[in-house]
Amino acid sequence: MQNESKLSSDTLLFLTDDQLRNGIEAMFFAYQGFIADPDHILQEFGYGRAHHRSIHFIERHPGITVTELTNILRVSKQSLNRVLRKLIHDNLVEARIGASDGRTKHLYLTSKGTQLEQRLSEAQRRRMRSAYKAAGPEAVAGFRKVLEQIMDARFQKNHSEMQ
Amino acid sequence: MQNESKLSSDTLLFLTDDQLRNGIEAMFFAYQGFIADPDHILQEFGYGRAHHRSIHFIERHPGITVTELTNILRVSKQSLNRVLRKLIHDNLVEARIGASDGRTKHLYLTSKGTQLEQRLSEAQRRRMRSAYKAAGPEAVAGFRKVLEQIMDARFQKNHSEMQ
DNA sequence: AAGTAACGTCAACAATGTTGACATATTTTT
DNA sequence: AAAAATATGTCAACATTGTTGACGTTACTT
Repeated sequence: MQNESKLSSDTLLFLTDDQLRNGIEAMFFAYQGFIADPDHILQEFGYGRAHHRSIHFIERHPGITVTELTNILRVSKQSLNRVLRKLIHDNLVEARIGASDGRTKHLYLTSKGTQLEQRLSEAQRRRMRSAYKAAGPEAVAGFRKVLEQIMDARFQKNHSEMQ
Repeated sequence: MQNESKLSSDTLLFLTDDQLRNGIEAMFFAYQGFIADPDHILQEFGYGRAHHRSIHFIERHPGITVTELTNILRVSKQSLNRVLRKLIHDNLVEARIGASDGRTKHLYLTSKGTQLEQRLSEAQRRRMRSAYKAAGPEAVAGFRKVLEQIMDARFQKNHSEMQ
């Protein structure tokens, strides 16, 4: 009985408003750290986070169209257009007009774009790798599990198929 | 021997570049979801994320000074000033001049500010609560553990003492 | 008391979000 | 096949939120 009460208390403990608020803050600070390293690199080149996001997802989905990319990033096509224009102008991204649909453009990283992507990704991976190592495999499994739940359902699992 | 190899493989598996990239993407999508609900509420009132962040931390640290808040949010005092000016004008925040140091201003939520904070926090907590429930207590422990590692060291633990 | 530093404000500008108007290509309807 | 409707992407104008520089006020140092 005492055991049961203890168990119930434990399983509910992390659902108090204060614990939830701590989790919210942890998420905020972790995200700050998560973007800090790429931000420094981007500054060197005169790019911002928006450029990083585009570069990241073009690397992950070569040939992705502009509209598909706006659906992933949740920004307007006009906002994305401004970012892509610069990346294309600087020869980090190549846009090929769709063969079957002439309205669309398919996006690819150039070798120069791949190079920057590698550098940004490596910085971000280094921090994640170090965090994972310090926290241990079980913590990482839990981390991923909770992240999957926090994101909107249509992005859960199979990130490669999201749209 | 085989066991050892298996173990080694398991503990290293989550450190492959591809696994790390998946973690990075999960973090990105989770953060998207994390801010989605408050964003909708804020829009109703004509506020943005910057206002939410200020309101959140003023609630957590009543009497916090402007400079302290810039250190938490990692933005310039000028940027924060613009946001605070509106919150003060709209009577969500009260700024009291420091008793011992007349240069500083100490920030407090008004009842109107507390009301909005509650609404924003409740929306965000609802999502976290639901994610925590679905993932389970052990996953939550791991989640928090990894988040602590990702954030910059000076924000780790004791979020109430950060500066 | 004088000089230096810290805190906060105002102005100007940059990055990135929004919506509206539009040209072009595709698809649907007739 | 022609006309209408829809989808894609671009340009322009504007809002939010980041930056730096200049400055007034208050506090601290010497």
